[in-house]
Amino acid sequence: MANIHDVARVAGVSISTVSYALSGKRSIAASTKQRIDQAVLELDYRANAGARMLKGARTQILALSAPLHAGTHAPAHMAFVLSVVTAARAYDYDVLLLTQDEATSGLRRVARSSLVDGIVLLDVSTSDPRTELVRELGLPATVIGIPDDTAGLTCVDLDFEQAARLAVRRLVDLGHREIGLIGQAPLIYERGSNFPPRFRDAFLAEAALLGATVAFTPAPEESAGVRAAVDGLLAVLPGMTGLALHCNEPVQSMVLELLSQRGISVPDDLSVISACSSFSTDHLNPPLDVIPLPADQSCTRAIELTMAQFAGTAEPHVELIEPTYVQLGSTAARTSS
Amino acid sequence: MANIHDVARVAGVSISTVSYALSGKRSIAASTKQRIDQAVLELDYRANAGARMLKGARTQILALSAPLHAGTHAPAHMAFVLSVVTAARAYDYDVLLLTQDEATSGLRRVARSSLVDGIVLLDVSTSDPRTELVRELGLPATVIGIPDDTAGLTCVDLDFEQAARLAVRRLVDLGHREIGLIGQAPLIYERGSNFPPRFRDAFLAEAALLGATVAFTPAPEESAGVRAAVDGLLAVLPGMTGLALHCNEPVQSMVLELLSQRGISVPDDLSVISACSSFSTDHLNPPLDVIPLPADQSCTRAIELTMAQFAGTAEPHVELIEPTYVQLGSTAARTSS
DNA sequence: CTGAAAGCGCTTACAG
DNA sequence: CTGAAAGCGCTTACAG
Repeated sequence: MANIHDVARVAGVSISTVSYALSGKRSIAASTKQRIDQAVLELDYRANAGARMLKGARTQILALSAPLHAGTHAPAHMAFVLSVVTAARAYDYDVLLLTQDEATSGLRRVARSSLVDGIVLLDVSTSDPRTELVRELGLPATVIGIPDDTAGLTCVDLDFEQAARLAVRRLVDLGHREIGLIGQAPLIYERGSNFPPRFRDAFLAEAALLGATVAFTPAPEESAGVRAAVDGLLAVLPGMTGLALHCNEPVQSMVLELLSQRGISVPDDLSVISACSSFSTDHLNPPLDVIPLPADQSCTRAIELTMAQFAGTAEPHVELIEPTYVQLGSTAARTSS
Repeated sequence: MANIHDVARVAGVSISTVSYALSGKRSIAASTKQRIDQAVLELDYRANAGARMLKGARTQILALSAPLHAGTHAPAHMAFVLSVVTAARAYDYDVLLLTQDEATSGLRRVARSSLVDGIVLLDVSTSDPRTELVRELGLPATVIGIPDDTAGLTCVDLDFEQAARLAVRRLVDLGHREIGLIGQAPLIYERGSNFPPRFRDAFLAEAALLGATVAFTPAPEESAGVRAAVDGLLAVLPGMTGLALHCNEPVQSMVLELLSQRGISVPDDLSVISACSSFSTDHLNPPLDVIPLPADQSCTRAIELTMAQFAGTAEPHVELIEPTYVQLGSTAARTSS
């Protein structure tokens, strides 16, 4: 592999000139620059990553701690992972992927060996050992999601509480007074995932505030469980005319199928909102009004905040992304029958 | 961050002794070793990754090129990514994740800058630009999947052809003579994904060889498309008593639902096999006989083969993983009604 | 506008 | 069993 000395020789300059020419950190005569570029091209030269790390103190690598918990919807998880990589590349950063078994120990390892300049945490639980570790390591880090104790942390996430309020208000504004919420699998609430309870609690609170009757049920993944959840909700709230779904794609699809089977028409009999969904609801039948969970926005912002920490221009804080409401025709005014 | 000099000072030895003590590359007096270990612990020392790369010529990092193509089932994709990371960690290797946009250019970048020691390619198409690049880079690399031209490459994958034959033979052995195959989304065949046609073609060939009547249909993701696929198959092959599913989890689930709706009982009226599935069929209704797609096996083997290339003990070759058949009661002998 | 040189933190012959 | 020293390939003051 060609090194900087080879380039310098071919271009007929010193290695420092090569280095400066490539980094642009000082002005170079046009003709010199041209010869260097030529040599670089000719030799297919790229600065050795190890040497750069050693000398530079910048590794241009970020650690992404992305444990895939049981019950987590893999496509959504994947969307976040890919978005982090894409966003990092825009700042010329590569991403080292840490999973399950190494979610914590791996972070310590890559941080202590100066393999990475910073850390991004995915899918944190309300009380997550990784947050403690991040505080201890003192490395720039950004958490996607909001743990219970955010002291000293930089966190970014969709404003799930606001999303819940948006959904409730939309339904109430349309005249609905009996409102249901179908949530994630019970497992997910039990293991302390951070956003499902945030959404649920804000949803219930806002409904109460606005004087609507509200019922919540989690929904397991299997079709029998979904059926039980839907029927349970209909039993508890026979007059339900508004429904929000905070669950994964297959479950939303099953819910719509079940409603159809029961002769419930959307939106004529029931207004339905897909809440905080990382997928397009276009191909659902019918397409659902949606408050998108913008993985790319959260991840882009997370990377920006990490870069700001490198630059020393950011203090630890929590940043919430404003949710938006997209109408696709699955909600309608309540018919006063 | 403590460096090797700090450790040497605290332990009262030279830095070379520290290095040898930690690498185990020469014998150290027990008492010396103990003082060094103590110092390492005290200072929470870890060898600087950049310095190791520079001096060692080993970076202990692998590049994973994992583009997520449209139509690829995200959970399956995720399973492979996670398995690669887990397998790599067993050899003390970290994984740098390269996605979509950088699937090719990123490989060149990290290889030329000596950031990685080797490469793993995921989800290769029949004719994939990344295989050409891998040949050019000359870095140890392993492909998961079988492209058309495997010359000079190390490839590993489930033996999809053999899996197809297993499925057909199972059905024929049970007396079924009219056999259907529901495949992946049309898109997937069109864009040249490598394994779906391998499975399909071997399935059709084996059925013909064994004298069974066979029909194939791809299946789009949406429920309408799945319904059309199922009904189309039933129309073409009214006497169908055996069926193999080579499609993703939601589609398999929908197919079973549709069969049930049409009064077709599994396995009494129809024997059904889930082929090359990366998920458990336990919770399907009914649970399906399955020929598993063992992501962990493929990935573990891919990493082993990459390590063997580092050791110089491996020549380029294609390695197929023997499929297994798991009975869960969804196939039965044909009733001669 | 350009160059000579120090030094980042290791590993590994070389020497004893 | 242990140490002094070279050198991996860069970046960046220092000097002109």
